[in-house]
Amino acid sequence: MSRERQIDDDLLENLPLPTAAFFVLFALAEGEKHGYRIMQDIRELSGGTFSVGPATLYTTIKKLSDQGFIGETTDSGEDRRRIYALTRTGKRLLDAEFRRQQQLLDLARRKRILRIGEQK
Amino acid sequence: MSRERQIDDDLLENLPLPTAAFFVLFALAEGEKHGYRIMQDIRELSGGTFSVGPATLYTTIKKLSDQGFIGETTDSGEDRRRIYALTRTGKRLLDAEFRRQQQLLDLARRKRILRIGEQK
DNA sequence: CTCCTCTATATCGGTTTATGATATATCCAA
DNA sequence: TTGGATATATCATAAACCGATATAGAGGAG
Repeated sequence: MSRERQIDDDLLENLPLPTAAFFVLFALAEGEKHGYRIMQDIRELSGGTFSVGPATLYTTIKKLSDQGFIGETTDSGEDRRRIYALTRTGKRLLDAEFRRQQQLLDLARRKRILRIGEQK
Repeated sequence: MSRERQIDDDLLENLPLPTAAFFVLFALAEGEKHGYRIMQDIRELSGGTFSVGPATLYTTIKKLSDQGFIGETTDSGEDRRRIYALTRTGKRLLDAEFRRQQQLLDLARRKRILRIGEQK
């Protein structure tokens, strides 16, 4: 349990996630995907209000991959596509980011700054 | 109402907010404050996990001020402090950002990606 | 067959955002 | 009187973001 704590503390240093990184992890949380698909799904996830272009996408993928938060599936093989998936740590990171965001929203409600969604 | 819509559409282009801008607006939503106080309160709001230094703070304040999302209170007078407050538009912007975040969290729950806080 | 669009990955050049360090000055308490 | 907290500000640099462009395969329209 203190080991779990330690890992979470390490993750905490990566929060708040950069927007692009957050969305890439979010998209991959639905299942493994290739880059172009991630790009499309981010547009959909955000309701069309947000999108990443190839420059942001592939540099973000590179970084997340180097950090060990996502990994390329080994079975890619013949295809020109490169399939990515969340690692265990990547899942935890995304979860920590979600919790961080929710805590802030809850705080905003307690402070009466945000007045929507107060139904217990 | 279509006028309200239009204004919201303008605000939408500013989302997602940069992290520092989000926290400055959040801090000011509690009431008018001077820069240094905003800095302290951001640390507190984030539970100590996030903080902005003077460089980020004052450049962010400058930008938000130029954009008309915050304003300097005219009555500052003698003091060396410069007091800032949210403008009407600034309030709306923060609210739009909160709603954007909450919608994503709700979506994550519907997709069973996020499994906390599901109590209706 | 050729052209166009979509898929798919990648990088270049430049802007925006973030940050540690430093500077300046006031205030107060040890 | 010195040292820490308050308070604002900028410099130089790094991280994040993004439009444009490049390359290439795949599929359909004319």
